[in-house]
Amino acid sequence: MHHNDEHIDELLASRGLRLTRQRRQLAGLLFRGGDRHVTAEMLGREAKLSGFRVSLATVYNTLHQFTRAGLLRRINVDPARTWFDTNTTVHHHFFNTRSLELTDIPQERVSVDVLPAPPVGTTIDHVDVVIRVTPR
Amino acid sequence: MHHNDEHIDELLASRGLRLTRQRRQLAGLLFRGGDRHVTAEMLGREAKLSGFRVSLATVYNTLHQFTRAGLLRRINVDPARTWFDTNTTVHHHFFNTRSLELTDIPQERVSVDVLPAPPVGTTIDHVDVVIRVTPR
DNA sequence: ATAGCTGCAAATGCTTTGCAAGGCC
DNA sequence: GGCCTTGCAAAGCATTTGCAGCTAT
Repeated sequence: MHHNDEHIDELLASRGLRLTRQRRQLAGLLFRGGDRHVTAEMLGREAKLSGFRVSLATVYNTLHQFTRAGLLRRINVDPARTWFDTNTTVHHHFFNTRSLELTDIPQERVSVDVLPAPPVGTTIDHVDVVIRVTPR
Repeated sequence: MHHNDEHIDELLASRGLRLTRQRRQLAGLLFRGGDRHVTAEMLGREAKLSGFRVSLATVYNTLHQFTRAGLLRRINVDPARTWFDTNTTVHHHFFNTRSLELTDIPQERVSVDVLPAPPVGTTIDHVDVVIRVTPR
């Protein structure tokens, strides 16, 4: 799944998002190709390094808008900050609790049998599997 | 697993924790019996309601000390705050993203086949399964 | 034109820290 | 007595918010 600049515009437009400079630039960084895991601070820093002018508040807003639009997935794994994943398909993660590195579990080798019924009045939204690892 | 006051003292002592008033009182609330999910703020409020004088800083310290001592387990599920679980055995959770309620998955009806090898140089520490639910 | 965005700074909320005073062993 | 613990207030951080000025459509 690789996106060049026109594809980025189509992608945003197809989700009903206005084509602002900041969204295009951030989307360019995020969806350039390959799966990415980012935090707001990381993406802001990367934007700055690329010569883009974006405020951190806008980075946060944009990450949330993209998430609402289904382009990103939030990952709650790290107590100190929120991660966003460009891979929105069903998959799971390794989280290195020492280095704070987040990596995908390759080739979906995790199967979960979800036999239990959810609490009354609720429906299952999403199943998250996080395998916490530490350096040997 | 029910703990009366003497048991609480034994429990703390057995983990090398000094028997201070605050630890005894907080442990009394936590390990009174039955599994509990608490946040620092909840436990502090509960302590206050029970007439105990404890600062929030001490509640935080105590929760971390108990966690290090293996009496509690941290749960990263809620981006806004850290939950602690008195059930330290292997089990998983439902998290209601609307009400922020955290409940155990009854009778361990979740099986995870962890086929994937962890990233090189790391070992698996813990597998967390969180099933996010929303009101129907 | 106008509804939606952006940027800044300030505010928020959870959590940690520094340090003096107090308590356990 | 000596080391660990507590409490308070202040600091720290990630994140959100208010709002004035812009901008895409």
